[in-house]
Amino acid sequence: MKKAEKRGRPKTLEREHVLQTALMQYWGVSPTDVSIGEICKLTGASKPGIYREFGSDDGLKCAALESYRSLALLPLFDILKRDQNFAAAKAALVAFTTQDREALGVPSGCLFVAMRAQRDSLGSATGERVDQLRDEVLDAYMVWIETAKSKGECSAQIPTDAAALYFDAQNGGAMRMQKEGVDKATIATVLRYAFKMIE
Amino acid sequence: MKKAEKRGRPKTLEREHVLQTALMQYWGVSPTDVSIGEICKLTGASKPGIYREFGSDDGLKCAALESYRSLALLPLFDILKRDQNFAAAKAALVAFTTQDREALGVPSGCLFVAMRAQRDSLGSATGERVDQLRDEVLDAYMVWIETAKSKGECSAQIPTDAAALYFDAQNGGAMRMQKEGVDKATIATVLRYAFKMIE
DNA sequence: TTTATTTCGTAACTATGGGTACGTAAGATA
DNA sequence: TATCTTACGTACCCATAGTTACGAAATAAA
Repeated sequence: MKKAEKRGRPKTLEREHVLQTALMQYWGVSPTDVSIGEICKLTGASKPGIYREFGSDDGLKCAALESYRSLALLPLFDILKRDQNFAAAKAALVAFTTQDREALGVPSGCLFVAMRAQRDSLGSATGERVDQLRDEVLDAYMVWIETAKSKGECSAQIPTDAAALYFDAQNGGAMRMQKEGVDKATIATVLRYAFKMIE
Repeated sequence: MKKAEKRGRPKTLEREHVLQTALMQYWGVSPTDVSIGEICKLTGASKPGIYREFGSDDGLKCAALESYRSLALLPLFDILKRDQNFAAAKAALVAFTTQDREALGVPSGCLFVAMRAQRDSLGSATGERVDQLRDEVLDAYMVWIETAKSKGECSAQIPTDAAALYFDAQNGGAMRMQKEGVDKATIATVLRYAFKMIE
């Protein structure tokens, strides 16, 4: 399974470990308040090692964001694409958003929401990826809503783009509440009322 | 009108000018990405001058937040306290939130929302003031909603605290959209749908 | 065993930012 | 004029953060 042994000194830097640590720190603390040095302390990696692997601070943040996409955004897309009625999908969204983070061993809040809030303080690569992901998320909502409209499960009154922004905003609001310490049950209540609107 | 002339060298630091400049920078750029040095360059004030006047970075941010409260939060409270029916108040909220910022010569987005998003990167004084203002805002919404409920203009179904969080979240979402460049009309549409929910 | 190759990590460099020591200027009072 | 008081601003301190120069170490090929 291992790659054919190459010449030169073997690599010892644990890329996955560094990446996961960075992700959790950016997520749990803030993407702009965690330094490379901090990641080094936490992982035992050396600074040049991290630079060799990720190129720059921007590169590491970008890689972490990519991990976050797989971990937290793909499951969201999955809910939206699943073949189920509008109400069921909305319930699934509420359940997904209000999962017990502590039990899952994952920080509260949302790294993507945090990065969007600090978009201008990020490096160019990360910043542009954030923009792409924003489009991807809004597109996913739009496809979902269009489908619901065509099935007659959702009023065609509201413009699809506005509805997508609306759902995105509710999710962002929920993530902020979570960070501010509002309890799960209350967040779920708010979300259920919010989602009841469009039907 | 002037104070009796005091002993010592007269003060030349223009407190209001510095404060307004700081406010606009924190608001338009980001409260954590504007340095004291930057404020100095923009105002011509010296660093020690600013420290003498505001005590610290935290002190200046806190003072700027206080200005922001007068400028942007009091008008919000005013809408909520005004003697008008629920629907009219909601319309006023939409109008207030989607004002033409450019025409008003004021940055887009909301300093208070930005500070809440970066709560942990702020100094202790500013951080605590942010918490207080959050409570103040939620209280204002709650009083407003309770009043509407008692007049029968709003369903008593939804818990008042959840409804307050809901309105606060809608406002936050609108501010974020504004920062991300969503056009006024679309934001207004989203808000109107969001506010239609509770009635 | 020597050489070529690749990675390692210490110890720097540079820039920035919060904060201040201190000598000086400017006015009131004596 | 001499003195007291208050504010001024240059030049600095110190910590942190992103980034890299460079010599040593480890392995495969010659």
